[in-house]
Amino acid sequence: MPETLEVESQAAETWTLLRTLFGQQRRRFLIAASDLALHPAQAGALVQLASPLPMNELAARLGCDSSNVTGLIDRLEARGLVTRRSSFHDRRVKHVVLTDSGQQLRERLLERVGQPTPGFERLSISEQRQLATLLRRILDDGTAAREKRSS
Amino acid sequence: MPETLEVESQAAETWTLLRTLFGQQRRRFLIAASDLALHPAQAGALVQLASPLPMNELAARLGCDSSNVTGLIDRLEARGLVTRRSSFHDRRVKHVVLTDSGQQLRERLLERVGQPTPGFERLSISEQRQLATLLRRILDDGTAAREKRSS
DNA sequence: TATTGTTATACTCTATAACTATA
DNA sequence: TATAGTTATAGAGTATAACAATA
Repeated sequence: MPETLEVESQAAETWTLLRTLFGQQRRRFLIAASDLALHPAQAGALVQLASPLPMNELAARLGCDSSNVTGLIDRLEARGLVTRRSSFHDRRVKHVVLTDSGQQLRERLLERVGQPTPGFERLSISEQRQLATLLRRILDDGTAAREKRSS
Repeated sequence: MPETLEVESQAAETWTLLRTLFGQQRRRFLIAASDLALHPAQAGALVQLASPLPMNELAARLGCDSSNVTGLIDRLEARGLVTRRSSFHDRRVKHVVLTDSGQQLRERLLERVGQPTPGFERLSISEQRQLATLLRRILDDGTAAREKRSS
């Protein structure tokens, strides 16, 4: 088998396995959100709010238009889960902040989706380390390379 | 550090990396769907329809109620992307089948989300194989173990 | 002028419950 | 009696375009 073909088929196979895991995790997420009376988008917003975020940034992370975030946050605010806080530096910007109640709900959500998927425990510590190393290589945003180029 | 703590923190770290990759892939998916004028749920349905599926099964895979799938498929059908085909064996069951047009759109979608995420190519073939092996251990549904127990 | 967030609009998604047809 | 799919309903998500306030 020519090397380029081998590269492609191995990549395809591995990526399919990852996508299977994605799908499994997505279903876990939807069930957890439903159990906590959250719509998927609301649950997604809660997950992102580890620290306060501008509406802007939240929209980017959720992959949707910022006009949606207005209504999304309106409803979370009506339920007492978040508040809006205007920025001192730029009065156009509003930061979304979790309330205590929102913090608690976020933790309950993360207890479920933040925990490794069932099956993960079959990996030994050294296998988990191996996996982490591989994932970091995929996720590496190339900061070092950019720094090198700009110098 | 006690071993149980070490296991937990290594697992937490590795799982966080996987979740980062999930989030990245989710955003890729949403952008691809939007570019093809598909709502996320419609795109999700198309991805599942590698082969015809009962409405039932589709709802399970999408993690939503089957009443939603009725409307979802109605709209895809109105756009000529799928058809309903009654089952011979059980006349209650309807299979959702892609039309040629639906097949083509599905392929365009998979060209984008079915391809490995940017950064994946940084792994060598042997690293990709390593990753595949680790993922298979996580995903293994324990068929062998069950067969062993039932014997 | 450009950017942040909001509003208005139209359409789609989502869960629940009640319903029909079939098993 | 149970199951597959549909319908009705109410509330939420989504993109687009137009708008106000601020930079």
